[in-house]
Amino acid sequence: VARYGKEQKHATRQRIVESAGRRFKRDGIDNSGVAALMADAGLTNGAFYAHFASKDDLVATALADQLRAQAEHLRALPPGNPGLEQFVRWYLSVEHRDAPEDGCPSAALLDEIGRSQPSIKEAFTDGSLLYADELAARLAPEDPLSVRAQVLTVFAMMLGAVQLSRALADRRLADEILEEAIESALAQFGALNQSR
Amino acid sequence: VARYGKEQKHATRQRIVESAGRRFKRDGIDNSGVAALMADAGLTNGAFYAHFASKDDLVATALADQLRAQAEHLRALPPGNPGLEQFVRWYLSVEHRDAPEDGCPSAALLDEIGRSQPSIKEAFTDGSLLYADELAARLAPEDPLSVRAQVLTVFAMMLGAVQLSRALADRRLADEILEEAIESALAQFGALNQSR
DNA sequence: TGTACATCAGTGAACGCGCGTTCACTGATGTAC
DNA sequence: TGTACATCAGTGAACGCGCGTTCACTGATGTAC
Repeated sequence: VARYGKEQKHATRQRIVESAGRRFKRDGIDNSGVAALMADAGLTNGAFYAHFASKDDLVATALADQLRAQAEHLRALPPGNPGLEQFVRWYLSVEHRDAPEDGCPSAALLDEIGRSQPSIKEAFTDGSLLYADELAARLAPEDPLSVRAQVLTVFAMMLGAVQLSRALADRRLADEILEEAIESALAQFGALNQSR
Repeated sequence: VARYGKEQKHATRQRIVESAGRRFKRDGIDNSGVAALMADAGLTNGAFYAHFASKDDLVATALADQLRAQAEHLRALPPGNPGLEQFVRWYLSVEHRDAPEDGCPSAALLDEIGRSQPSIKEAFTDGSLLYADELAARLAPEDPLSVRAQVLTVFAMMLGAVQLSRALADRRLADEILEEAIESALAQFGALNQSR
């Protein structure tokens, strides 16, 4: 409504970024209009361009923010294997599957990101590596880069399992896949851990 | 342009279903408008409703058609392990990653399907089980149902790896994930095969 | 310290555009006689 | 066999609507004097 200091504007921008991240994950990027995104933050559509150059700019920013937050969340878990197991069990939980708006942006939006313009893919790539290297550091603290691709492959399984569990109309089978995926992820991370 | 026999109408419908399947996988469901879908089939938008009740009706039909075709393609591969390995190597190939329009609908559209209405999820579920049971039959011919969830979990890894490989801006890392996923899929299918 | 002014985040209407769907119409066909 | 007619797949314009983006305007603020 008015002009405040720089901190106020930055706080408003961050509010938009965070509520947009939630809506994108719930409804998809294409299904989230600028007017709805701004309404979520208690604003009207016109103010959008005082904060972002375009919708794609917000998409890239929100994606980076979500992945950074998730990497931080991961860093806050207990060190070593217990934290890793806690992460796997949360990621592949029924709760995470049923609340995409609070969950992993990759599980919610990965195929839409794959069809996006380069700037969005780059934001996603940078954020994902932050995230993956946090996992890699728990498995091979002295050389995280050596297990990066393996970690990403196990992560691909986890994300695919969540997507599949969300898309299947058969609830029992959907739950079974999550359980199977927990077992598989723990086994694969365990094997990586052993061979370091 | 005119009235032909019932076969003609069915052929036209099938032409729409197939070209729509390709466009959905390339551009996403939301980004594929009815007018563009009909133009792909050499028709104009108005004729659409002579063949389908709604766009969602076409989405469900195209999804079912794609998954059925993929299951048939799978059935045509050499029996047993060699065919399975061929499938894994095709699915996780650079060619499949770079040509989503010719590839697996799950890898291209899974998170969009997860946000769709029940009728679309049901079509996807039925088609996926057809597909998964074809894989399961190669691993446990006497009791395919016993390995269904495990097969779907390995499949989730494969589909997640393709999506991740499409979304990453780092080409080298994207390729590395595909290779890692081939190794992992073959190992996991091998383990399933051994324990039957 | 009090007043005049420049700033600019936010408003809300409007822009052209493409969406899914409807509809009056066309005209080649298969059918009835 | 030849002619009149009913059928209906396909046409293309139009419907209301929401999209991303632009823009003239507002008004509370921080700043200059």
